[in-house]
Amino acid sequence: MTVSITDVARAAGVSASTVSRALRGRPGVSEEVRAQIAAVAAQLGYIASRSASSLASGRTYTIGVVAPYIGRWFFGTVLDAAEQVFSAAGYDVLLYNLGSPDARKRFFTSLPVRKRVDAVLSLLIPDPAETAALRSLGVPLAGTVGGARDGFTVVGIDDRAGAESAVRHLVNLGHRRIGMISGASGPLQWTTPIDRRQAYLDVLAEAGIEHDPALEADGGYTVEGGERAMTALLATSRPPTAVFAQSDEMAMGAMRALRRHRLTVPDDVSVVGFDDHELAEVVGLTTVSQPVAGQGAEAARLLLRQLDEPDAERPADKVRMPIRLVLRETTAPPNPRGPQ
Amino acid sequence: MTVSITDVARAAGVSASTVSRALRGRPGVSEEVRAQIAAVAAQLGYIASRSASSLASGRTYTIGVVAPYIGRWFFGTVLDAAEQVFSAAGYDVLLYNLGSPDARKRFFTSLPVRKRVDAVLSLLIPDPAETAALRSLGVPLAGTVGGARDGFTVVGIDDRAGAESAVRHLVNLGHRRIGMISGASGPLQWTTPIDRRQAYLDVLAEAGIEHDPALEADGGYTVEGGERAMTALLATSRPPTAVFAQSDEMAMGAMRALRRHRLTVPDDVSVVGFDDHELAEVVGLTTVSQPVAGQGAEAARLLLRQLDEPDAERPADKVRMPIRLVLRETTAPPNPRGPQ
DNA sequence: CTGTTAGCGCGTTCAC
DNA sequence: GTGAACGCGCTAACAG
Repeated sequence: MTVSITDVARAAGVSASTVSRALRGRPGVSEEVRAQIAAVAAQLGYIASRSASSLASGRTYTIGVVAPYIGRWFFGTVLDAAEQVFSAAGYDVLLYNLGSPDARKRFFTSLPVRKRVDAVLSLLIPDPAETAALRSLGVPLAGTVGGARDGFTVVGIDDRAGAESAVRHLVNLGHRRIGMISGASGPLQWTTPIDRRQAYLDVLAEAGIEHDPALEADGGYTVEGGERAMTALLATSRPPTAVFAQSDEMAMGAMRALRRHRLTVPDDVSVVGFDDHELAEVVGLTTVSQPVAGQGAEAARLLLRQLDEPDAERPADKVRMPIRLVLRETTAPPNPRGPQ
Repeated sequence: MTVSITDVARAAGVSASTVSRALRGRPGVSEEVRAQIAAVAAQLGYIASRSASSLASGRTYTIGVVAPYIGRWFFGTVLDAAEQVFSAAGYDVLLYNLGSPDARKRFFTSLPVRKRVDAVLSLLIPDPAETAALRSLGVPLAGTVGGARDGFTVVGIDDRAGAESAVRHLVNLGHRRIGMISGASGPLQWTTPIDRRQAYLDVLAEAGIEHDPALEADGGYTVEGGERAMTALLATSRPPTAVFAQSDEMAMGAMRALRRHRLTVPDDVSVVGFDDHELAEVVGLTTVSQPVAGQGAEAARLLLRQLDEPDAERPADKVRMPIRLVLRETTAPPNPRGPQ
């Protein structure tokens, strides 16, 4: 039924080893035999079985991609870009969607990628224990989003600089009561929310603004979370006149909450996001732009390079992509009549 | 270095086949031996090689998922849901992102999933030739989005009914010049845009409104495309007072174009979308809601069922999920002073 | 219940 | 330049 290498060998009147050599472009086969074998193989519709070939050679031509929340714009976009790079290079992608703690645990305990992939790309840098598990696979590792990790090539941005530019923008407009919507309580342990928060604290301090813990709320990196967080901030005794949301999705949730409270953006409250979501321009959101697809593609390329040149020195542990503040319509000086 | 089944067998003082049986929960192993083997395997950190196991058994415990544009909200969400179902059932997912014609061609000519997957889920029903290629794999097939295909279990919605409810809503509000932004020119051949367009034509006819081809524009299912399409519609001699966009992303693009033209939604122009994108509520978009994650999960479940009960009759060729019109703030009666 | 014997389909030595 | 033999790690069929 399914045609194997011996079928091709028989049909071409050669041995299986010659077919193997010919089809993979290895030396030691005369050009005419090679051409003839290629023709026969094409005609028979022969395709080498990956299982058999990786069992024999140890190479799988498959990359394991570990991603949290593929459905979110950010990770979906990173994944899309990375997959394109991999498949263009002839690699297949084994996808592991590790959003829930359950799925995460299942993955890291059974490690289904073992002996199945040539390398692993993690779209969110895993915690130390998980990192160790991945390292035990003995394959090249790369990642996006998060701090540096031993054994990992990570592509990211300068989160502190990005967040600083956002908060500083609000300070420069004259805001003094600046709230922050963060994603601190996520199930995952990563440095991004920490770095962005530190930048927020630093800029406030540098501007001589006293930090008010009541002005911080958790939005869990979702639209709904952002909405809840903003609602909570508005319920405080002295609501902020401006808000820095650690992601555009949370910023959009905040905008929804504000609208529901009949507050106008930016007249009553200014909002800055982070990411430059594809719909940020639609809602006129001022935000910190970062190359999202670019990070996925770059991480994929760096991983492939390690595969191609195993002896070459590992790329720098941490590659930084450029960011920039994009001014749109959700930020303005504070309203002299006050937020209410 | 890497521990194999014989290592476990030796350490446990049994044969390799017993280890295999024990670890996979097959009958014919005493409970105490099974427990002892499990302990030894765990202690050694043994995990069966998928390549070897699928080579020997023919089963791969892997599902091939073919998706266009993973980065888009719709497909990302469908993929996310499907992956969760698969991985919860112990299956891995091989992802093929077939957005570009190039990637598509590469995939369907070399068919890298051959001998590598137990089943295939296509998030967008492929064209007839591609369908035939998939059928040649000889594995169960399922899909979302698109018309019925022989050999395919497809989960979808009633596109005509959905589009009809959207356009009829505009008609009922009193609109007579109703534009449509479609996604006709995509590289893919699928029935969705055709069905939605037909519904648009039907409702116009039923309302006694003459169809004006100048009121149709292509938005390619993207935000930018929607913006361009709306801009084109506004440039016509008699612009529409309402627009039906075949996707929320195009609707949001249209809203951006309107805002740039200093036109107000819905006072100057009403807009209806399709999908109920996660951000539709943020921008107050009236739209046709469909269970996006639900379709992915359902298609995945139907596929798994075929795998579990190969002899059972195939599920209905076409499963229809419910839809409903969600009224928000982008639609209103036409402005008596006219659109300009 | 358990061990032995054969492959699964291919890549990789070796010989020639 | 080409073929024969072996092994990758595992599962399945057959003995016992």
